[in-house]
Amino acid sequence: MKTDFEILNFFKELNSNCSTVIKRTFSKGETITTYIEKRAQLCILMSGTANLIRYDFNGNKTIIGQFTKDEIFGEILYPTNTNNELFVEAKESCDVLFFNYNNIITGCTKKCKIHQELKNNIFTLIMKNTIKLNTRIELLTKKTIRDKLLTYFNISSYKNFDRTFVLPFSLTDLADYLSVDRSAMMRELARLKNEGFIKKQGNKITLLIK
Amino acid sequence: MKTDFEILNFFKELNSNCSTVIKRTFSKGETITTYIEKRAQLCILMSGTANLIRYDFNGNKTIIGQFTKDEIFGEILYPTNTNNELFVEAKESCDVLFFNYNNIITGCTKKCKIHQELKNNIFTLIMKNTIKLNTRIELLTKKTIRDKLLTYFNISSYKNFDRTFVLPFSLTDLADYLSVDRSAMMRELARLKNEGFIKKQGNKITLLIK
DNA sequence: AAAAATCTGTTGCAAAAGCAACAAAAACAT
DNA sequence: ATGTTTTTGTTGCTTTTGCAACAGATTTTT
Repeated sequence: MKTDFEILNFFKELNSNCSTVIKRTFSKGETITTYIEKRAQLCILMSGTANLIRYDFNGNKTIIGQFTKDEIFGEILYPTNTNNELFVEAKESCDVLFFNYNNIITGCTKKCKIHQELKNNIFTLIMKNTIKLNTRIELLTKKTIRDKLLTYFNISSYKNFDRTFVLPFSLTDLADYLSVDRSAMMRELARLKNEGFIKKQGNKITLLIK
Repeated sequence: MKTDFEILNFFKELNSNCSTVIKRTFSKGETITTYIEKRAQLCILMSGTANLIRYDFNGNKTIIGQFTKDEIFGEILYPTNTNNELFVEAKESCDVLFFNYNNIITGCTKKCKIHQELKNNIFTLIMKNTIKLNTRIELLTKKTIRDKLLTYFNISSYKNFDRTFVLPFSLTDLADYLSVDRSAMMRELARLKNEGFIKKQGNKITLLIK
């Protein structure tokens, strides 16, 4: 499978006379897209970070997903069966590519040479996204906050080849990601620290157990 | 996007002299595949149902995913960062197609005509799988069992075009799917019934509220 | 440099969920 | 048809979690 680096480079150099792509830049707080209309949209985040946000009928805002560089998202990957309104909001300045799924499958009208590669790369990004979703499900299915945290820390240390790692986002974001109450999570973190499972200085965590 | 029916027919007729596919049948209880070795495997379930099962270090068995007809699975879609042993086990008799991801991306050596269509169909199945995973995440991120159940019921009734629907699996399986304690879920179901939110006769549920 | 907004950390209390154990019903197998 | 296994349904008790509220630290904005 291609590396993120190779794929990102492909998209950077993607010639815009290939009819299937639009490039846009968004500044912090702007809405990149919504999942309301159904137009088979696929988006690739070239730089920056963005949140997938749900406003429920009470107007409560919930962060239900986070996207970073190289990641793919868009309403075509999302179920239509909820009546919630979903928005993707730039958390910081973002460069985004927009595609249409049908154009990708059928091939663009100009039959540009790179179209085949485009398809393969999007394929690969969607597979990576699947792995990301399965990882999150693995965490969400753990029954206790402690288990969620320890599993998350294990995965992080595995990825980082080091028992010590820095969280890629704030503790508030981590609570959203694990779908637990932030204060309850902080309490559990304090316990893990007291009981000698972890060391913690700000967002830098060290796992002290296997 | 193609319908499940069209895709299933394509795979049924997939000529086996296309080098990329192997077909096998499994009877109830047999292990279809494991996610231990890394050989870029992708599997399509042609008939039957199967469970994705984890045995943790204590030997506890947990059902972490369920697959039915037309669905795609396989270790290539799953993160490598956990040291758990994962198995896909036939819950009933199953017909399964096995592919290799790299063969699909690069094209088979015989350059058979249907290879392009094969790729598109697998692409589509993976997208459907993404939607399925996002649906489950939506449920798992709900904070209470009541919220999980009501959201699940809403989605089911939406899909079924009817406030009344039959669960596609047992209540025990539903508890696994929502990752909650079965007895706690039963308690909550009883409350929802008493409070007039639902009607329930065995696995047949009717939503009585919006 | 000051003001505003966000994030971190802590705690008491109430609500929710997990666990364990058991009996009855239903499904499956011999 | 009979015995076995799985599923459903219920309940008491304990643990975990969410909620609310607050203070201090840090970051961002003006």
